[in-house]
Amino acid sequence: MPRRNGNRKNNEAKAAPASRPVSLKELAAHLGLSPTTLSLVLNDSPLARSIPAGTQQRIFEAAREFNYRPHFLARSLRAQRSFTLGVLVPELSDGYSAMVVNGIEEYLLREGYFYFVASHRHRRDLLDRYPKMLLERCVEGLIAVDTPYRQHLGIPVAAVSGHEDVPEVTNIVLNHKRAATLALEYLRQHGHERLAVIKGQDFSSDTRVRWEAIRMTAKRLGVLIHPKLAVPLEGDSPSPETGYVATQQLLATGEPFTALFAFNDISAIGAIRALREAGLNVPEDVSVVGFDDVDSASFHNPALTTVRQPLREMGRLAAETVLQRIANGPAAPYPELLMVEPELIIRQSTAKARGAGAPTRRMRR
Amino acid sequence: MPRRNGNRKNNEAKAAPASRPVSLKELAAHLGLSPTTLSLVLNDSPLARSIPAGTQQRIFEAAREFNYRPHFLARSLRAQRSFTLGVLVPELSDGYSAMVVNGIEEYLLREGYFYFVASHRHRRDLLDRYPKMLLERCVEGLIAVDTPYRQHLGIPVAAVSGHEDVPEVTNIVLNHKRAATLALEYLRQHGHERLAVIKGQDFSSDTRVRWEAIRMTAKRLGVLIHPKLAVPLEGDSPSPETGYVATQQLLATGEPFTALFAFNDISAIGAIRALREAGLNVPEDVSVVGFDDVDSASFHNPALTTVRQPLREMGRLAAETVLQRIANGPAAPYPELLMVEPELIIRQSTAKARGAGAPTRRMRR
DNA sequence: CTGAGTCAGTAAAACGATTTAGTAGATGGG
DNA sequence: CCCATCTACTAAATCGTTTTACTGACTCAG
Repeated sequence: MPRRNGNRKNNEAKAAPASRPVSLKELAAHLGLSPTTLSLVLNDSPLARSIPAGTQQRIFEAAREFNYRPHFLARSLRAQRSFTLGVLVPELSDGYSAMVVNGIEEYLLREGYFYFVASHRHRRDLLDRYPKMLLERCVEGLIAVDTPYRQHLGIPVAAVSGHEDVPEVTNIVLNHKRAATLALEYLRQHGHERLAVIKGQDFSSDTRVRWEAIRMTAKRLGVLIHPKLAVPLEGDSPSPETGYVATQQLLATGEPFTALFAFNDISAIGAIRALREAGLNVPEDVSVVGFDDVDSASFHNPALTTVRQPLREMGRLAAETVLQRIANGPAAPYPELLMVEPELIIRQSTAKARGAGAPTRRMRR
Repeated sequence: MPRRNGNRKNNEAKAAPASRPVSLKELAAHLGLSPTTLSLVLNDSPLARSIPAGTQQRIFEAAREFNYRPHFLARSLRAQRSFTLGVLVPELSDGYSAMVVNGIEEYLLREGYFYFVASHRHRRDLLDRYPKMLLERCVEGLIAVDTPYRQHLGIPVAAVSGHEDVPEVTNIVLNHKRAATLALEYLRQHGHERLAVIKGQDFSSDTRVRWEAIRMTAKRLGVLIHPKLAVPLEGDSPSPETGYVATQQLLATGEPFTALFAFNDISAIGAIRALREAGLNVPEDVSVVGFDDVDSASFHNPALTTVRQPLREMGRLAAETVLQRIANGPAAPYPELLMVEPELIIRQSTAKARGAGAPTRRMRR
């Protein structure tokens, strides 16, 4: 219950009282010209070439003087353009979405666009309704971040980490094969032969693709993933708790492993806690690799070795693609898939596997 | 450089081709009625009482059948309402802003509002331009999150962690006196008498107020803060690096301290790293208290003791206040200040001071 | 039978721009 | 001197609603 301290009457305001903005009509009346003329001149229309320089001067000066700004809604209505995009995220504060949105914003604002954010928190009803609400708000395009999207709205859509083959959607994905290769080759080279994997929740768009890539790559490189040593995250909390629980499950199987590949950095952090509580040191006993490289990955102790996704870049790319598609018109062809490359960031949560070939330390239950 | 895989012609789309939405005029023509009638009925205007139930039925059914949605821009233009707010943040992905925006969004979307986000990254020019751009976009109000705001735009503004006395702004602040008391009483009770403090950067709105509160409270409680043991964060990176550097400065003074109060959780994390590198254990040798309670505070190892700000709640409160002020009209009085209460979250980064009264361990350089 | 009051709507203005299609007057070529 | 062209503009339509101010046909009381 917030405390209230002191009210103020608005009319005490001392600064200039921000008078109602002037309309084109008023400005025209003031100059003794028609709104048409002003519009032509101010928008530098080719038809304005017949207006003498003197008149143009007068118009520009008056516009400056009265601080004329075209009314955005009026202009949008007329032009049938809103210069606005919608951005769908699961949750803004999950470390992942915020980074992507950052990249989106940087590009959009530079191009004169703004965007609406809507967080669906994986709720079915919101996943259905928000895209429609955004469309009603006349957004010219949509960016879905780590969000399953299966509608057909008739506007350009980019899906960051989208993998579904939906018409009108450009999927922007990480090269997961390469990601798996980077991580597993590194682990293999450091003597790790038995790997445990924490898969993502079903609702995460990357879950299936990433697991597939890891499975194939492990087979190719001769890294063993015992069937019991691949467990999914459960629940939709964006906290390390889920990784903690998953890791306890892994330990409970009794199957040996020297390295753990977590679905993301947050679950990797939970995993490290679970390992430590079980009396295992990271990285001496078990190496842990995260995914994403969110800010807290480098802050953590030990700092996380992780597969970096260029999240900001993916956001930028999504924004760029959608604007490009808007400019090209709905009939133009568009890319179905854009792929970005991961990078392995080696920090302190990974090390050589204990003893080359020596029997893996039995896990405590 | 992203790879492009496969283009698709849009006309292959198999789903219903999302035909252009119908306008009121078209719907009216189809029913053989005037747009006025439809508008009255669909908006449940009191004037629609004279329209017989049968006609109303027909109208509702046709609206359903043709999936009629009033054009948002047209309606906004007419009503001079945009149902949109602007939100100014320093940076979305700093752990703090995203939480506040979360609270803002939850409230706004429930009330039928959307919002534009703009991140100024502490750049002077953007700080000046973004509010104006938002105003041009016809936002009905503004929320500034941890952002110095000194303009006068003629719309309701709420400043989360704002402390400046600017007309038309409602400041939403934490009870800093209480925050300092919670942290320092706790430390005092655990035998800490010599405190080091990491102050915020100049651009952070809370910096001055928080430091003032800590200084006064320390004096009141008999906790010593040696003048050399209060250093500010430098640079605008939102990473623990800044706290790391600040802590090195603190250690370099040679002055003894058993506890460190950091400006926020991120800098506390950097501080812990610096302490550890200097051969000091946390919490055994030095207790560290953070501020904010962002997600990574609880993930960290050791988990951070910290002063929690109810960030989500502050966002909600900001949104609520602005909508309320919009509803009340510009002439109505409004609160200048709303205060929320902090909470001390005790985790593993704090403990009893080493030895009751025993000389503090000399810091290694 | 008249006037007032309902009923069931409609026409037109407004919101604030942009755009299309003119027009009145000056200039100029033949 | 006549027609065409150019100059410097403007009227009106349009975008899709909402709102204000009507209207014509009935009904009913007196």
